Amino acid sequence: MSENVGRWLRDEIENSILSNEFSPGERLDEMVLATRFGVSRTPVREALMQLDAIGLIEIRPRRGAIVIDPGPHRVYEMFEVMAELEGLAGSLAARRLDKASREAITATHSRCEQSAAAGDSDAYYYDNEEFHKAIYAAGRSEFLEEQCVQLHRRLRPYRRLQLRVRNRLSTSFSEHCAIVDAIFAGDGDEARRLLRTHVGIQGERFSDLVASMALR
Amino acid sequence: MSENVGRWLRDEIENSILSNEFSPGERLDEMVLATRFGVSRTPVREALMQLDAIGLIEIRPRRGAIVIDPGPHRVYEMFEVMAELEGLAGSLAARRLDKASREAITATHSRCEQSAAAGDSDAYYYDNEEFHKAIYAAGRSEFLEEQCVQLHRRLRPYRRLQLRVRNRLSTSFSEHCAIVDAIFAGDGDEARRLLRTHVGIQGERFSDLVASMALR
DNA sequence: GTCAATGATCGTGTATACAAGAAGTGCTAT
DNA sequence: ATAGCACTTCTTGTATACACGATCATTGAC
Repeated sequence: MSENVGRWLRDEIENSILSNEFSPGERLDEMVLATRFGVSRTPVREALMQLDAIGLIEIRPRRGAIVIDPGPHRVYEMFEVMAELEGLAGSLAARRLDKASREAITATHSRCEQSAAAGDSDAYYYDNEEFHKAIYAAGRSEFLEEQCVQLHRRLRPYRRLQLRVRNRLSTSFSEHCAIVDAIFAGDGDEARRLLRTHVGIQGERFSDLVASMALR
Repeated sequence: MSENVGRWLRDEIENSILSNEFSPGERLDEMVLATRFGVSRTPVREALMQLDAIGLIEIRPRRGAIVIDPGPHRVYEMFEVMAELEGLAGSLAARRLDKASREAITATHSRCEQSAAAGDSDAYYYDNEEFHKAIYAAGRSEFLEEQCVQLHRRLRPYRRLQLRVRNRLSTSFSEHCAIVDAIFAGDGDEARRLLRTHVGIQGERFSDLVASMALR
């Protein structure tokens, strides 16, 4: 809890939304949140305004804030953009790889290997996130990294669901291997192509997504 | 001025920043803004929180808000991402083109032709924006379109500066022609490639950008 | 003369009060 | 009994008040 209550609340509420504690469509009552966090309405409102600006909630004038429900189609579109950005990050990473980034990628990659081998989808979920973040960082573009991290956050719940589908764990890891090879070989185009297909949703995986979203 | 003062102020201040009325690094005093717009500090603060969330300003606790100065390198990174997103939009547009989008692209494209022929860089600046927006819309991905429009807004001042450089006007328009051809031919990969190089900044154009940014 | 410390002033952060609009409920009339 | 209208209540939107922290200036000491 930083010295800034408004920002703290923003993160707190954002996490609650992304972890599905507040379901899409749910109404966020300012007073309820204020008493729940033991503060007044002012910082709560500031947090809500920020979440509205980011696009996580929608504030309708005089009618309160509701959690936005992206819906399957929009989630698909978000993955499409994510795939493109990750592709760019990968291609930059291949071109600009330095020792530190190489080690970070190697470390997170081997952690993925362990959790994939153990079949621990929750552990893999976390390690996978660190792996992707290592690639964002290796691209050496602060702005791109920020965009990737932000979008990754918003897609987090869906990525999690996806990992539970079929034998996605081992498939995912073998794709990681190819991606690492391409980046370490300095093959930017190949890294871009592999990351795009790794992150993107194509063919039957879209119906998997819709199905897993319906489960909630 | 919608019924919501906070949102109105956000747009107002955002425009002031993007049109360089508030210079990067400048401090935004809440009370000054409040009296200037004839409201109290509350909606001003809400507007500032939102601009902070978007990334246009930075609010340092107890030290006020300052307009963020991206700096040449970060602007370059933003163009890099913009190029990637526009490339995706173009490739989707080529695949999903329908009659209405085709007409919108044709219309904005011919307006660009006129202002380019007239050598009117201000007119071309506006027509160019509409042309690019027509492509975003033709991609039929709401999320991508929003991301493109938002990033385009933030890069607007720099795009404008770029048009003043050398004979960029005619070069830009001839690139537009090739892009339109590729999209209308349904060649997504070519449209993507062309848009990426059209929007991106490579080689000597980076030094042009830095030089034009220093002019301000 | 310069540097540091302390106090004053200004601006931000949070709370609370007040106003205005929207939604829900109850009553009446058909 | 149902539909429409009015009233009440609840929630949001804006203003204002108060407190705490940061910055700046002034004074004193080395």
